[in-house]
Amino acid sequence: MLIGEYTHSLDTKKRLSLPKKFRAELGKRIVVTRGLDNCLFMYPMSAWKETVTRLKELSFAQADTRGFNRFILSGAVEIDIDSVGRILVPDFLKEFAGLQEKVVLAGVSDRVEIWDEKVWVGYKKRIEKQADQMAEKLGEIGAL
Amino acid sequence: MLIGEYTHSLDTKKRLSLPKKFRAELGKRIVVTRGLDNCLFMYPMSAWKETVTRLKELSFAQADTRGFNRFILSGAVEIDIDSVGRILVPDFLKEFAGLQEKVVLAGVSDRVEIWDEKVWVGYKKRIEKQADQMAEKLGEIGAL
DNA sequence: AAGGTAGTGGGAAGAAGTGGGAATTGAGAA
DNA sequence: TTCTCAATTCCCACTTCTTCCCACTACCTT
Repeated sequence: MLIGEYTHSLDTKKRLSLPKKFRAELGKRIVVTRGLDNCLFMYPMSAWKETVTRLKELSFAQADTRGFNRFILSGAVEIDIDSVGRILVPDFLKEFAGLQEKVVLAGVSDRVEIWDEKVWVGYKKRIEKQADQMAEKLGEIGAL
Repeated sequence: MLIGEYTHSLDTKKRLSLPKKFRAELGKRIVVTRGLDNCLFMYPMSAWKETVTRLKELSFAQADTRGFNRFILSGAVEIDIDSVGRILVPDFLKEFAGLQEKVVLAGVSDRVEIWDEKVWVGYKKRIEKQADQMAEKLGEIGAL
């Protein structure tokens, strides 16, 4: 179970340390891809393979499916974790997520999300404002 | 699994380096053909044969299918990879895809797509704007 | 306080990508 | 046929980026 939030730094060589707590579950080799809301998704190989299997079931003739496949697949990279637990973030992913020096790694159950710190802080603020209202709603439906 | 995005340059002799990460899977000899959305498709020989098989299975009688087959098959060329991992792009394919100096190679599972960089950037922008619909699709296939 | 560990940084060797010249091939003209 | 010119192929060399390795610092634990 990947949970918790860690702030690490992306060095000048585009290397990013993974939190020790994530390493066991992620394994020796991971997949990073474009995510939603301007962040990156990081999967253990096993979770990634399941995603690809499902993608292949989609038709290749339809334009929106082609775009979808391109978005996910061309945006994905298999990355080895180095001897001290770091990955190398490819340029196009770094750019996509707008990563600066400070980067947030957030565990979200079966994947880890990679955010630029400033983007993350802004996003969290927006979410937290909605949290109270959300809690009320959840309370109303008896979920809490 | 061919995935990831790489920007290389097409030199004055129309030579194009293939990313190191693709070479093992592509083998010594590949097939390049006209693709969809103004790019070229590049297949390892094995994947190409499968693609041809699938095309043959499409209804033979329909005029639009015949046209599609001609489009794909007549534009196909077998190309050897040279000693340093480059291919030679034939004029008619270069022209078809509007390739300038900067070229993007995008892995999409079983094939590599070859795009002119500017066209790719434009296409990607359009696709990324549709991220919300993407999210729904991701949900449908259980990727999220 | 000392030892260990996680995260960070940098130097050096090697590899990948790129460019250009030389050799070879092929077509066309004399 | 033979010569010439152009185009393709092969090979070598340069440059930049990546990768590997080692070292440092800060923090946590004992």
